[in-house]
Parts: sequence; C-alpha cells; structure tokens
Amino acid sequence: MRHVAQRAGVSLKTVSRVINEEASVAPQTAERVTTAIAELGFRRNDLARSLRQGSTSATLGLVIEDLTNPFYSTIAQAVEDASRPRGYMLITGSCEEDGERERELILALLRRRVDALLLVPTSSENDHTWLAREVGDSTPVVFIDRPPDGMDADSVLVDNAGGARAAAEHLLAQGHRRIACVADLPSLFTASERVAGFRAALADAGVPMPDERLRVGVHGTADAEAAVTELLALPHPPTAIFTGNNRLTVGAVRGLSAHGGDVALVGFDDFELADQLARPVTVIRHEVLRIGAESARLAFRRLDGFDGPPQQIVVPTELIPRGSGEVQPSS
Amino acid sequence: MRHVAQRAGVSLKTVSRVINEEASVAPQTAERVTTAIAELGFRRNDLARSLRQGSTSATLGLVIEDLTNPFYSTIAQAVEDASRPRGYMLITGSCEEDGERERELILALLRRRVDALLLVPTSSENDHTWLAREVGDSTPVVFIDRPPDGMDADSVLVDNAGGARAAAEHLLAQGHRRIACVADLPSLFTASERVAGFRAALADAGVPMPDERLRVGVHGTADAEAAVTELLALPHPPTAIFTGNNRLTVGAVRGLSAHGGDVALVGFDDFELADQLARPVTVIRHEVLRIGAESARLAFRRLDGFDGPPQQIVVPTELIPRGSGEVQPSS
DNA sequence: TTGAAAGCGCTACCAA
DNA sequence: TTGGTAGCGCTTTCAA
Repeated sequence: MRHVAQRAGVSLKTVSRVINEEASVAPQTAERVTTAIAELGFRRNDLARSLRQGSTSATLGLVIEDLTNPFYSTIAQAVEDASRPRGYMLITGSCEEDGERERELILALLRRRVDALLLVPTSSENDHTWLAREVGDSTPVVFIDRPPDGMDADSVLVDNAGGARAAAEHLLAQGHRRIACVADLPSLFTASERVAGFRAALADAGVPMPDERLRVGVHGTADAEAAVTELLALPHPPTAIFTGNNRLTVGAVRGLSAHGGDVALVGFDDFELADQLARPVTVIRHEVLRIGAESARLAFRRLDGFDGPPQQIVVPTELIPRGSGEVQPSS
Repeated sequence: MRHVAQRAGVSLKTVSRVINEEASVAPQTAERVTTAIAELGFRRNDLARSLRQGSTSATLGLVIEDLTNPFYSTIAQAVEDASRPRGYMLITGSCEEDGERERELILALLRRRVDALLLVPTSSENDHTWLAREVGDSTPVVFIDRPPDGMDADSVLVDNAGGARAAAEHLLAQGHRRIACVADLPSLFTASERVAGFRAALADAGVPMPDERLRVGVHGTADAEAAVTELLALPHPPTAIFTGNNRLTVGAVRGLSAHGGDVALVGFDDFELADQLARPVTVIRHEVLRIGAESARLAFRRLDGFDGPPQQIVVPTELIPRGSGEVQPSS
C-alpha cells in the first residue's frame, strides 16, 4: 500500500480511502490511485485490516463431526450460503467425536478471531463450561443439533422426541407390537431424545419394549448391521425396527437385505436414494439446510448487536412413507 | 499480552517466548507468566502473529463447486485431515459453477493471505491466466479434478478416459452393441474426457455410436432422468447406458426404475448404497479421499520450498461389478 | 479533500 | 536469561 501511495503521489490514507470506497476523494486522485493499484497488482491485506479494526475478521468458525457425513456437509453449505452475502467466509473443522480435538479446534478458531462460533458439540464431552469462560460474551456461540451444556447460548435442534414418537405411532398403526429400536450412544443427546420419544409412544399404547429389543450404543453402519442381524435371530424377532439416525438406517438396510425377510423399517433422517432402494425406506425427514440456515441467522443476529436471552429453535420433522414402514406384521 | 506482561512483571518479549514455548526462559519466570495468562484468560491473536510473521497465516483456501455433493465434501475432508497435523486450518468456499463467484472467492482468500489455494476450477471459465498474474509465484495453487488452463500449476486428476474406456469395454464384453452415453456439459473437462474415452473404446470395437445415443450437456439428476427416459423411447433404444458422473447415475437410476426394463447401466464415480439399490449399480470407482490427500500433499510440498516443475497426478479407476453392468442385451 | 501520526497485537532483531 | 525497539499493513483520529 505504501508503494501504491508513492507511485500515485498521495498519502497512505488516501489509498485506503480509495480501496474502501469512502466518499470524499477527488475523482482525479482516485483515478491515479486506481491506476497505481492495477500497475502494482496490489491487494489489500485483510489480516492487517482485521487486526486494526479490532474484533471483526469477517470469518465464521464451524466445528462439526465429519464432513463426509451428508448431514454435516449440508449444514456447512447452508452456513456458507448465509455468510456469502454478508462478506463472511467460513473456516470449517471436523472433530470426529473427539472432545480433545474439538477443544483444540475451537481454541484455534478463537485465536484466529472468528466473529462467531457454530458448533456441533461432541457427544463425548458435553460440558462446555470452559467455553463459556473462554469466550465470555465476546464471541457469539451457536450450538447445532445438540443443546448447550454448561453455558448459555443460542441453539438449533431437531424435534427428536416428536419425530421418534411419530415413527413409533406409524408402526403401531400398522399393527406392529414387537418393535425394536436401534440407537446410537446414549451420551449423544439426539440418540437419547429419540429413544425417549420412541419409548414414550410405545408406553402410551401399552406396548412393551423389552431390553432385548432395545439396542442402544450402536455406532456406525457396520455396528448397526450387526445389531439388526442379532435382532432377527432372537427367539421372538421384532416385526418392525426403528433406527435412530441416517448411519444406522444404512446399516439396517444392509442387515435386512441380507436377511431377506419382511421386517418393517422406519429411519430417522432422510437420505439420498432412500426411495430407490430394493425396499424404499420410510423415514423421519427434517430440513437439514434449514438447521444450518437458522444457525447462521442466530449468529448474525448476535453480530448485529442483539443481546437478548439465548434462543432455542426446534426444526420440525415429517414422516415420509416409502414402503418399508408400511409393511404389516408377519406373525 | 501487555496486560499479561504487566501482571507477571516481565517484558512483552518474555511473554511471547513463553507462549511460543521458546527455550531460554527461566522456569520461575515461565511459571509467573503462565499464571498471569490463566488469570487473565489471555489468548494469542493469530491474526497479529500472521501479520508480523509475514506471509504465513497457517491457512489453506479450498474452492469447490458445492459441499452437498459427496465428491467435494470428501475432498474437503481429506484436505482438512492433511492440514491438521501441520497446524493448518481450512477455509472453504463453494462457487457453484459460477465463474464470477469463483473469482471473488479466490480474491477473498488471497486477501486473507491463505498460504496455498486448492481449486476445483469452474467449468464455465477455464482460463486462469488472471490467476497466474494474481498469485505470481507467491501462493502455490493446486488444481483438482480439472487441469490448469492459462497457468502452470500442480494438479490432481482422475483417469477419466481410462475409466470410461473400461466401462465401455465391460459393456461390450456382455455383448451390448446399442450403447448410450449420458454426459455432462462438454465444457467440463471431466465430461469431455470421459466421453472421448468411451467413444474411443466403441470405435476400437467397431461399434457405432450414433448421435441419438450420445447425450451430452446433461446436468444434474433431474436432467439425467429425463435424458434416460428419452433414450428408452427411441425406436431402437439402447440396451446399455453409461453415465458420466455420480449425479447423472442417480438420475439414470430413477429413469430406469420408472421404466422397469432390463437396460444395463455403468456409472462413473461410486456412491453410497449403490450396492443396495433395487438394481445394484456397477460403477467406475476411484479414491476420492486420495484426490484430496494428494492435492494437500502437493500444496505442502510447495510450502516446504519445493520449486520444481508442475506435477500432474492421475488417480486410477477400477470397475466394480454389482449387477446393473452385467445385464445381457435383451434384443 | 487530503495528510501525518499513532497504534491494533504480535514477533524479529539486537543489546544488556 | 531478559528487555527494548522497530515494524508487519492497515485504519483511526485529528489536523490542515
């Protein structure tokens, strides 16, 4: 910038004014500066700009589990879409369910002075009291998919219990009475909420849910496939299965297709090609893009100065019948 | 940091030394500084650090088409995985096939002084002469999935022609002679390469490929579904179809499943659940994670000082038979 | 309309 | 082992 000023024969400040399109620069002067910029291939250093301007770096930090899971990459896309029109960029980090890594990622983002932090907290370490201490109220934090624990913050959740209840009621309505539930680690908020909603619906209908049909702590597709296989081998196998998330549903699809029977299946989370499988899968759908969009909205609202109490947004769910959930009980 | 120095009763420089774990600080002094840091909740400002240190911001910039496409999000994940151990973070931007947006994203990343730029160039504007001017040889650039045009740079490509040729030869081996090809916009490097490889294989076998069976410029799943539907309505419909990428394959699956016939299908790119569809899909697979990993490797090699000529890495492909590609011609 | 000087938070360099 | 000073590239403040 100094070079530009020299070449244009003006002061640093004038160059700054031209770059930032401030008013009150004589057209002639501006012209000279613009020419010098072009000739020198000058490009503003946004790092220095951020430093001088104080807090804002026009950057959002997003911490998720894993970009290869469509659920998270869709959220990332939605947050980015909301950031672009405001001139913000997005730094993304995956912590892959490792609490320590999450912590390091967050600290790295804060050191880079991101303006806000969007966070899918790891299941392993829910307590974010330390984060509250770290950020004080200087950096807005939004919790995604799981509620804040140990601190006050905005959050965007899915209607986990409601969706799971809808799944249960749907299967009950088909006449199923031996219904199994395959869910992720109980430490995972979404998993426990969904199990709770599911069980509540069965209880309301007076339908028992013995332990042998409740498989919690199942993690990943391979594990889910194994769990389903075991369920089918029970003396009184379930006539219907509910799976608690998209990964588990994929595993169940594999397990059921290997088995060849006609066990009903309803899965939480929609996924591409669910309707094109050998047995199209009935799912509990929710708008993932909206989760990301709402998260970004909450963050920007804080950046715009809003200082009200933390808000919690709950994204609704919807049951999409595709066949696998409409199978009648066979025995 | 000044406050920390005051509280610990030492100089700025000493605090800096402690933070950066430089040697030559008396344990006692370090202790006092550490305590002060903890008490004040001090956190280093990496923006200022980067500014002072000159070029490096410990950040990589990644520009892709669209995070919701598993192909790109997998690349992003791989690049991030390679960055973490070196302490680099990743800023990702999606340009969604818009050349102008790509340009703006790249400029924004350069203004933030990313250390290297990893880029899936848009199909619409291949010429990156302007980029060569912008970066000079200060910022390494790696082109992903499509070769550099208008500048010298490292690149990581897939063996497009070879994979497409393998698909064609596989279908020919099943006895197919009326084979259709559904491909993306010809301006897309990968699309034209795959079409070329496919046609070359048919030509080598003396099998004709009339225009009516060559559908280029097909973009997205809906468009692909329509194209397949039209192909099936031809007076002499194809007995086999090759689709040029994962999106087109998904569309073709829908088109074929609505049709109900037994037309063979081979798709370029593997995708989850391809083996669980009503008709498991034979695909040309390649290691997407490796594409991202190699890209990061090339970038870091430049950052480590390597100054040799641009390198081009070609990731191999492999045909995975799953059923849809092994259907015999029906007529 | 333009410029000079100070300073954002940090590290490099040299001196003690 | 420790400290002082200068300066990264920009913007802010105030003065001309």
